[in-house]
Amino acid sequence: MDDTERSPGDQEGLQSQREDAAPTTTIHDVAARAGVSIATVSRVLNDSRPVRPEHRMRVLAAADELGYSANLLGRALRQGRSHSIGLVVPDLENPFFATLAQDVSRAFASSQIDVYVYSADNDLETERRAIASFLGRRVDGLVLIPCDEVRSAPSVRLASRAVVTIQLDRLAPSVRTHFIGCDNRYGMAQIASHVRAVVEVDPRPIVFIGAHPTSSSAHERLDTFAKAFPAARLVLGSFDFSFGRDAMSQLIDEGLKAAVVVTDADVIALGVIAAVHAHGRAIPRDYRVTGFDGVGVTFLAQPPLTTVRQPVGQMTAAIVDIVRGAFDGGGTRDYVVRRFRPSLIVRESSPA
Amino acid sequence: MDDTERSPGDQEGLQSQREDAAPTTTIHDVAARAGVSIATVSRVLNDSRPVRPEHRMRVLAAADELGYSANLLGRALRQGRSHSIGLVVPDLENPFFATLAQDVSRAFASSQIDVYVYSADNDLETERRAIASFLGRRVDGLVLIPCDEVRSAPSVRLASRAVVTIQLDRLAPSVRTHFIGCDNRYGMAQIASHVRAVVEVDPRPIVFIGAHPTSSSAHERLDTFAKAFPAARLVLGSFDFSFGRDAMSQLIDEGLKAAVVVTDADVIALGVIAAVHAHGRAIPRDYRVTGFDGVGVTFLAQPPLTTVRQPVGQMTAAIVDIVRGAFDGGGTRDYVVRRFRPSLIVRESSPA
DNA sequence: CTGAAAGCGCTAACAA
DNA sequence: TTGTTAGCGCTTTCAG
Repeated sequence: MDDTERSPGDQEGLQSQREDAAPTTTIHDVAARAGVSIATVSRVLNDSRPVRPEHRMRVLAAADELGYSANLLGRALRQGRSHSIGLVVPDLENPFFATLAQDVSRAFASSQIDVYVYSADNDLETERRAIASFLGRRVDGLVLIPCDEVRSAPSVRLASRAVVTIQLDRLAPSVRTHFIGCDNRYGMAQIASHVRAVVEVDPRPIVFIGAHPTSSSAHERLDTFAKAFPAARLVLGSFDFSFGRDAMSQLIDEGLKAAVVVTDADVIALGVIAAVHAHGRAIPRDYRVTGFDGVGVTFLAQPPLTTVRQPVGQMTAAIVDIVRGAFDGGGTRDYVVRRFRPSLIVRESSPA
Repeated sequence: MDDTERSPGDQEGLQSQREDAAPTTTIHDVAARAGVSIATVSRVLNDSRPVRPEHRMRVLAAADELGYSANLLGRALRQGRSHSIGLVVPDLENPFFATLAQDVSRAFASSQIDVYVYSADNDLETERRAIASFLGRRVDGLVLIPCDEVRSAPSVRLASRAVVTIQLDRLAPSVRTHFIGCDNRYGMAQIASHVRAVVEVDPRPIVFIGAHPTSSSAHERLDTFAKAFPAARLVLGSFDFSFGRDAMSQLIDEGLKAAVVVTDADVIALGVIAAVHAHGRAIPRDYRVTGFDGVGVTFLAQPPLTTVRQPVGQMTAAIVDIVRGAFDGGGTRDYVVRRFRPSLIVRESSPA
């Protein structure tokens, strides 16, 4: 265990006894108390059918007095739907996914649909389990950010056969589902032309620090970059801060004095920036740095990060539309595939 | 809608038709195919009782061929437990909560318990809904980070009466539940002595930029600070980056030339740092800055942030223990209340 | 407008 | 070791 996390002096204590668990009240209790049948109670509570006003009052009163709240398992089992959707993210520590999760949640807040978030912890088996558990609980829809372009496919396919499934941000292309994401090639092309313009007047080596192309987004971004700059050095790792820091640190140690450092995620860029500062070098004087995503943490960078921003608001709105459509329209429909164009934001980490 | 988010050129398209939804297979289908009763199928799948090996094989084969997976709603309804817990966080964009969510998820990954995360979006009504929906779905436990020290109490109480409930990080003190958090007073006292030592040799005004004391953590931190420095200026807002930036920006505009800026969260400190840089001033030369939490984003700060680190690993382990204990021990037990001591980490944003 | 009753899918008691 | 059956809590026909 990490030594810095030890805290021998933590206060510890036990408080009073647990109150006895309240017996769960069911629709039968309410019915009995109101002097009506359980059917009437159900009708009042869902107002699914007209009920004599007097009965309605009595039911409402009884439910209130007993502190009744419906068992959603019973309801879901009967109805075959759960009024909920599942969102499986690779990782909640990545602020881009955290923001996506927050925004998806918020987008559904006004509807009757609960959004549950499950972190796959960047692990295929955990991802499989997350999807299976959501399906087993009969969610009405699934929004997935697949960990791996290829190896997540079986789980995604399983989902797609059972329920409205939307792949978000990342795509396992072998499975037909809805897809909402960003036009990564366009975004990286924007970065590339920025870089090209920049080295024109101020020549320096170009390096790419990004994630291994095992997710579709990393794949597309890397691909576009490599086509634009075939001679550039590529350093590949994972979508997190410490990879960016370590990779950049090593490049500097190896003697890289100046460069344009292109990354494929803001978190990586933030790591790069930290490494540059740790080595006492300056941005953009010695190293120019660009990010990708433009969400949340971008604002934290010092200096402010040149990046490409994904229109998250539009993306989540599109998701709501699809889910709504699946509920209303219901039947056989076409798959929605939308790639929103991100927009280049030039800031001080790599000025024009 | 934010103009920067428009992307008129986004690609849009519809793909092939949805494959017909596979009919959900039940335990009956498996039983029929294997030529046994549904009870035997259940017993094999849960191995809850010995089953003749030959039958076991046939059941497994049938389940596999049919792609059967159990309906967890039926199981949960029958068993009265769902093998899941709910985690309600105020906000997923706050990296501290996101990290907490990630760590809690990871801590339960090795158990049979699924962790579902619900964002309350810093809204009391959404928080109430999150708790009610988890209870309605009969989660076996609830981990809550209450939005508000006082106004979250009714929802927390509701939870505590139905299910093992653990308040995490923030406490609604009027409700008796388990509590896992950090010793905020101790942590802020650490900061205070650091600040005191610092101004001794290098006198400058002390200001506090932190959240309104509506959550217990903000309350305790502010309280401790205010007792230590009764004359210090207090600027109060919310636990987010933009509040920190705006507050600091205004202080600088008002003419604050130098200061020790104490915050009660790293996210706020990051905002403060951004504002300082935006005004062309330097840290720690002009302004010293301290944070609180020491999780995730701390590393992003430039210069590295002096802060107080919460032992998140220990905290999540304690949560697992409580939940496990509640399942095994079951009956009436005392409440666990633990406040882990955070540890001061002195870095360049306010060196010793 | 209302109640009786069926049944969603599952597990567990009970009987064989 | 196995099958039959009751029933978890709910909604929704179907009769009245």
